[in-house]
Amino acid sequence: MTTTDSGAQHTVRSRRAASSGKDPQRRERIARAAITVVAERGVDKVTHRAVAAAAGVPLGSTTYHFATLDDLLAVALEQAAQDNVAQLREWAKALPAGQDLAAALSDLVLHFLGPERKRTVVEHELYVAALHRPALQQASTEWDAALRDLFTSYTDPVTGRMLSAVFCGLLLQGVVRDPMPERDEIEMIFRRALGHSGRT
Amino acid sequence: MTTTDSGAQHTVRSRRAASSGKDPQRRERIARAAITVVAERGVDKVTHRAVAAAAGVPLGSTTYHFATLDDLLAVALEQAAQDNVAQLREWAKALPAGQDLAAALSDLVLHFLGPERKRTVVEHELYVAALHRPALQQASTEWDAALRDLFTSYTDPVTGRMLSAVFCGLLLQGVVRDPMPERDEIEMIFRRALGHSGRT
DNA sequence: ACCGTTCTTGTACAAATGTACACCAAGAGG
DNA sequence: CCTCTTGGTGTACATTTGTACAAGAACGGT
Repeated sequence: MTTTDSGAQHTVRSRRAASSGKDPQRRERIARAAITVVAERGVDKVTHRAVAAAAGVPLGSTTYHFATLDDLLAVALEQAAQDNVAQLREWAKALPAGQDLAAALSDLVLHFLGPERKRTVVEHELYVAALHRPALQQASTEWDAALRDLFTSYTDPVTGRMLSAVFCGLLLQGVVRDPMPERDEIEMIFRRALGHSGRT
Repeated sequence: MTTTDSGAQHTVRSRRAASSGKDPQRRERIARAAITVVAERGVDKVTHRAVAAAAGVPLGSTTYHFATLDDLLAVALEQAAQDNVAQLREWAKALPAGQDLAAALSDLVLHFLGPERKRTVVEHELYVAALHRPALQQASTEWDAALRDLFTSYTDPVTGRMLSAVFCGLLLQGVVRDPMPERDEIEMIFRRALGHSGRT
């Protein structure tokens, strides 16, 4: 009765890879479990035990694959950042050439505040967690570098930076607010930022 | 030797109010100490003991004035938010009537990223901490409501919201980046957001 | 002077947590 | 078949943490 979690995990784990002693996906699965813990309970609730429970692995598994907790956090959040950037690049690739930029950006914001809200929450927790954890600063820097490059490639350097700031601000304000902001409001803001016409 | 901190605190505390048993500023001093702990070590390092050490009071004092840790965090961060809003209002009051808005906003951003960087860090830690702590959401909401009102009062509703998003985004990106952004870069961004002229 | 109220403090204790470590399991090489 | 290496697991233990609590100190009212 000392480790109450281990028992339940055993049941979950026995679903897959119960017979083989090797599981190359273990490490990644644990990292992803850490991300979900951040999304659901916050970055300060990321403990070896919480992550192990979320991943369906015993406690010893997390300490085996990640020497220290900071390693786990760094790898997990770096992965989250990469996922997010990849998602942004996909969005950019799927964007039609002559598309109304303000409308497209509004879609993107609503996408990140709605279906992908959890991922957005994780990204922002990572962002401020990096303020006091040097190991995470690189991932944060890479994130808004990717953001700037993306927006710059559709306009110009100054406008790109401006748009990334607007985007970042809208996301930050949007995740905290209870009701999601209206689509019209977002779009008007982007149109105003782009100079009343909304087209470049 | 059980509570190593208590001894040292005694020395610090005896500087002031050592004779009187009542100290009406105690509560506020503890709350402010919590803010400095957030600024210097992050919101997840806010413990009764860390705050007590920072405030120069014994451990029992923090548990007396704040029943639970969430109370302490809520009061402290609410106070930080109020300070920040008050600072914004002061800035607005001191702003000359016909001032170049883009230049003034750039000054404000640089002020928050430079001399007031710690306060900015605290504000953002509060902001994302509210994502998983309902007790803090009110303070966060009030913060960007004040921000919107402030900027709206100098322009119009849509532009005000847009500016608050830009402001928020620039601050967030600015606190994480190692070197502070250049003044020219900030100002150009604001001018571009305000429609190339930078004047309203 | 006495008492009750409020403030203050030192200490205690259970729960949670990071991490170490001693055992299993399975396959490779002989 | 034996063994050695590597992956995996359960448990133990010291530390940190939140919180409770008993005892003391100052002050106001009577």
